[in-house]
Amino acid sequence: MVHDPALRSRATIGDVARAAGVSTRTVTRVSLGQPHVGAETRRRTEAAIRNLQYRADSLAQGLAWRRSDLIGMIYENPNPNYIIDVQQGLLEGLQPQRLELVVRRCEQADSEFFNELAAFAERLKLAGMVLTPPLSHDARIAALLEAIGCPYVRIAARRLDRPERTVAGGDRAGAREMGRHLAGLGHRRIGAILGPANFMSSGERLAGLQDGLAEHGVRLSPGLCVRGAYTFESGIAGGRALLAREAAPSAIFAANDEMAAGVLQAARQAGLAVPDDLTVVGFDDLEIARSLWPPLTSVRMPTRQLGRLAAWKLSVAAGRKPLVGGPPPVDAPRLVVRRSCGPPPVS
Amino acid sequence: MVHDPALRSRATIGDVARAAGVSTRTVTRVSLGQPHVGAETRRRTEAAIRNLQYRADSLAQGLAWRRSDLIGMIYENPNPNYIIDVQQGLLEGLQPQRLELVVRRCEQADSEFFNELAAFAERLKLAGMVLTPPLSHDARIAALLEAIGCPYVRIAARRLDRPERTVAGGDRAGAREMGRHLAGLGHRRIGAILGPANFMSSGERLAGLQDGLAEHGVRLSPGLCVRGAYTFESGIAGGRALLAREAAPSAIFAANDEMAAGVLQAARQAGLAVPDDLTVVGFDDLEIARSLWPPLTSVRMPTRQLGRLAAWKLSVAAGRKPLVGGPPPVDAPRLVVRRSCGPPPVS
DNA sequence: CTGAAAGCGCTTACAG
DNA sequence: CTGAAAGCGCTTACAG
Repeated sequence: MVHDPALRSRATIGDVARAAGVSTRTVTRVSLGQPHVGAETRRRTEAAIRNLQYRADSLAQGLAWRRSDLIGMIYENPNPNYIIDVQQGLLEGLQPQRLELVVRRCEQADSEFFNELAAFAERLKLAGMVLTPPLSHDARIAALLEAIGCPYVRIAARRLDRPERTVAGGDRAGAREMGRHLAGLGHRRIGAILGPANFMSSGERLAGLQDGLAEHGVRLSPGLCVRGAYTFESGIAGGRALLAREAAPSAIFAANDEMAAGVLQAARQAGLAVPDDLTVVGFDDLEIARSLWPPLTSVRMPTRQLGRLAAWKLSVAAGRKPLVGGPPPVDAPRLVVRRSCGPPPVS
Repeated sequence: MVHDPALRSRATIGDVARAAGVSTRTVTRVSLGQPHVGAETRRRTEAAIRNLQYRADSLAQGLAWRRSDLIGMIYENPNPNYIIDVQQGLLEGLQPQRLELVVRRCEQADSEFFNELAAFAERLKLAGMVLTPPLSHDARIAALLEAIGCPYVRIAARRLDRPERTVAGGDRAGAREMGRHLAGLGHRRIGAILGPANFMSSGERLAGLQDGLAEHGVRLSPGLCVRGAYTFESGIAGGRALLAREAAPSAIFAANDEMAAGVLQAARQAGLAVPDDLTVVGFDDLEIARSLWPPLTSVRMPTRQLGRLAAWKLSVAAGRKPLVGGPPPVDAPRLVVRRSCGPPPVS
């Protein structure tokens, strides 16, 4: 590979040292904000840094520190809206700390998965890693990262690791509200379309729904529970299946908005009006919930805030001094009532 | 910062050299696939690499090469679905080449924008950068990257740089098909909701629409053209505005699906049935186009493939030997007809 | 075909 | 308060 002089980044620490008439050791002290520098020396050095627009080379720094300023995020998730939301939150939290985000899509089924993951973290000397569902649920991944000394944060529906390593959304509490709401509207025969079995959120949302219904003495009949895949298509299929039951439900809880959109289609194809003939509700409250017709009652999850909190925890783990006070806030899940639900038909 | 021995990545090049009884120079030759290594020496070295699970440290390599194996992607785009689609394509193209993707959200309005961008590329010694709309349209960004010697690829609606630096979607051709289709259905009064002025795609889609209509002798009346923001809300607003016209259009072309979803809502609120009273069409053919009711006629854009092609061009720029033959294919935009359009009402 | 040595741009004990 | 020197883990002219 030819050395192209144009590629050379502006000024090195040596240039600054020369310009300021100090040693590189002193430049490091100043640029890293370390103590023990004379006022006049500091002034001269700072001036040189400014004039030469010096910025420490991230690679060299990483090599010396045995740690890069890179945070990895891995995902294997069917829902792009969820991923982008987490990612935005991460970026918001990471960029002020001068940490960069490197993303990677994984296939856990891949035989090389664990080797690849280790290589990813080690080759890049990652300062930390964010695990999103469903990868975050896998204890083996956490164990691997622990073993190679890579700090991580698991984003999940429920706390499942030490506090500094988990960020949880409170799915169960959110679903509980939804259960209360449905029961409160008078629904007694309620259908549910779950997410994939390997998603913790699916189980939590089901449990929460049952909690909320139980407060009103309502039970979810097992025959009205079908498994979905968190996708639009699986929502259509699940909706059709439930509506074909002899005693069809008067309300359908889809474990996410995508599937609820599918249920809406299934209802339409079955000639049912929503909410007059059938109540449909979703979960997550992504943009799609507002775009559909009728607009979907859903539960707003603080996905982005979870990303921001994960970034904060990782900053701490990476030894960054937080710019703000404490950890950023995470709102509790919140029921958002829209036009897709009403009382059961009188029939 | 304390040196934690657990953080040390497994084997260094020195470990391998010692184990194989060769110099580090030879290990480099073997691990990089360079020539001039004796068969026996190569065998021994390869064995050592395998046994020690040696993988060259990415940071040290980058420092020596004055180039990391990191590709940057910057975006400032209101549409997460678009971004995630590009990103997926990039990852698919980059990962086999052992290039990593580091993403960054920018605010071009920020006074530090250009400095931050330069710092991003220089500090990380980026092997390349992907520019997405609307940042890709800005010639100053391209000039900056050129100046600091960072290879880049601009993703846009139309070729606007040297071929190896552009990837274009052919928006105009796609919109042309849509224009033909609408005119073919018999529509004569056609409304259009454009994207933001700083998006090249907006202008291209408008031009294409006009092309297609013109083939049927139809002209877009200027009074029926309103500016949107590529968002759902702006689609509602645009739809309302158009439907409030004295001579309202019989068909509305929204320059993306998000806005078309908004038009659907506006139509509903105005008591209009789609497609019986009003035809609504979108652009991009993202998942939302299928989820809506009625499902949206749209134009499928090869967004993901553009990402893959951008990754390929950047791999070439980074000096990687392509694993496959030539550049990956990019399909032409394709009209996807669904239930949201029909002939104009007879009235 | 193979290797000793210098260099990439930083940081950190260790002295003074 | 300040600096000379070694080290982080790689690669590449340059010799032989």
